[in-house]
Amino acid sequence: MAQTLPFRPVPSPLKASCHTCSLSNLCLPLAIDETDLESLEDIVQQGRIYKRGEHIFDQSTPFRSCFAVRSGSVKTSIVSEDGEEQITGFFLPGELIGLDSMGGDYYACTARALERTSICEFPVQKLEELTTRLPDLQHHMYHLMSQEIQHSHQLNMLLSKNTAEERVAALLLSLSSRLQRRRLSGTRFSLPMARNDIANFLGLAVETVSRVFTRFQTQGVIKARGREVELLDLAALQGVTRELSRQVCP
Amino acid sequence: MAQTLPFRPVPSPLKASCHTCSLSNLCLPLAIDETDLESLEDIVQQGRIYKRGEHIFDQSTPFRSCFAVRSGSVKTSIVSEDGEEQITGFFLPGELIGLDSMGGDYYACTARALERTSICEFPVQKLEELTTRLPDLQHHMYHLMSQEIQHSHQLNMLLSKNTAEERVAALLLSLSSRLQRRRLSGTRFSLPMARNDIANFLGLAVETVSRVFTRFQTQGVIKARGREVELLDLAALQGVTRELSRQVCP
DNA sequence: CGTGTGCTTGATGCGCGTCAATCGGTGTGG
DNA sequence: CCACACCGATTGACGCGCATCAAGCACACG
Repeated sequence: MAQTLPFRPVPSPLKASCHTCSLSNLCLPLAIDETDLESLEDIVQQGRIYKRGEHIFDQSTPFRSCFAVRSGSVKTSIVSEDGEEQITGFFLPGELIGLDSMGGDYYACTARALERTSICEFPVQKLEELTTRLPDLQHHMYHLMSQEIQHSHQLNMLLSKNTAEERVAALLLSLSSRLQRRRLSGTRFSLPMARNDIANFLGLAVETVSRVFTRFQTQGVIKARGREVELLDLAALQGVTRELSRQVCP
Repeated sequence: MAQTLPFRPVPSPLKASCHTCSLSNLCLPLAIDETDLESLEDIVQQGRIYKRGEHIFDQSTPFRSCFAVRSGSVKTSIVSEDGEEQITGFFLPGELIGLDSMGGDYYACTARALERTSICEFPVQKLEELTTRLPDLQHHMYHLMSQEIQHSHQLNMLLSKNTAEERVAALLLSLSSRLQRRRLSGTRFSLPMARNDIANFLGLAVETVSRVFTRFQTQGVIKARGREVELLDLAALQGVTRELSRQVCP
């Protein structure tokens, strides 16, 4: 089972191991070179496990850390005064959570694990110190945050101009391409979120999402059984969304 | 007319004068103290004038600078492949443009002056250098960018859950509070943008925006003649949007 | 085996987009 | 200085897409 590994002094179990993490080319490490990676490992707290549905933080938690998904998945949401919830993002392995809270005193949203999920933690105080010392890392932080702004703007366009079918297609394609980045199948995967979450995120009713799924299925564009989906005709899906194939979500 | 000023050596005309700018408590200077302000003044290029409708940058412009509105107003927008335009923000004096492009090679949107507008320019290369030296300024940049993410998320919620009336009310209240920050009237002002822009931004048809305006007017909630508006009943407007009184826009 | 929860399917109604016409203000040319 | 054209804003009539309400269905769990 255990495959042979190159001889590297085994890090102490609580010390980070970004070096050996398969996500290092997606996550923060990608911004910095080998020698500086140790600085990052010094501040990261590695791989705590959250159970399905468990809170990682919410809007009343003082903002102390950003988080990176290592395995599993997370949804973030905000709630308005009248109790309406709006899901603001789904996060897959290698993606960073908490950028919308940088510089604030409390988290700007609530984050919750969608399934059994492992998460690394970056204390912001140390992270900010580190980014003053490593200009490349600072640049990368700016880049990540600006991308989150762009994705949200793309989502705004999706919500204000596109039909239910276009929205669902865009989400499926976004998930597909994000899985492919990790060398996973982009055509056959399991949705981490419920129909309810999809509907909330896309500004639709659950029933509408369900109808779109069955319509796509009868058209032979996808095959879906519960959360298992297979994208049979990517071109058709991309045709539905004339644009924003992959840049719609975080 | 000219009021007596404290004797301060007059800065050379092209050298920045954040010191004397009335917006210094809204703009970047608010993050740093008196002594460091000179560093910021060294890199800023002050107050170029743009005519109504003039481009400040667009999506094919290499990203070199962030901009701060000094007077007037600006709209930013993105266009999808099929040519659909989506306005992503309206910017008033003291607000920073280009945060969605930080870390990229090109601007992520197009910016255009809505009226005769004066704009200060911050070259990003120098700005990034400066933020590594001034941790408070770096922190402030993170803060501004995270706020832009939050505002966009709020807008997502507005677009996916709220009616036309709620959206228009939210925009009016947002403008109102942003004007008040500058000690201007929050109840009587002139809209910098056309109905068309409002509609586009809020994901509505122009006709719908127009109808909402007249409906509000017959209810005695506002008074509007063209772009001149007066908010007669703030409480009623806030009642329409049960939430997000001021945080909906940049 | 019953209960709950998430998903699907059908019937109905409403909000808002669309199309079309008119109005008002502004700029232009005779 | 007026007549015309043009553009943004308004108002009305109509239809469609999706929300809503209401049942059924599938699967997991105690």
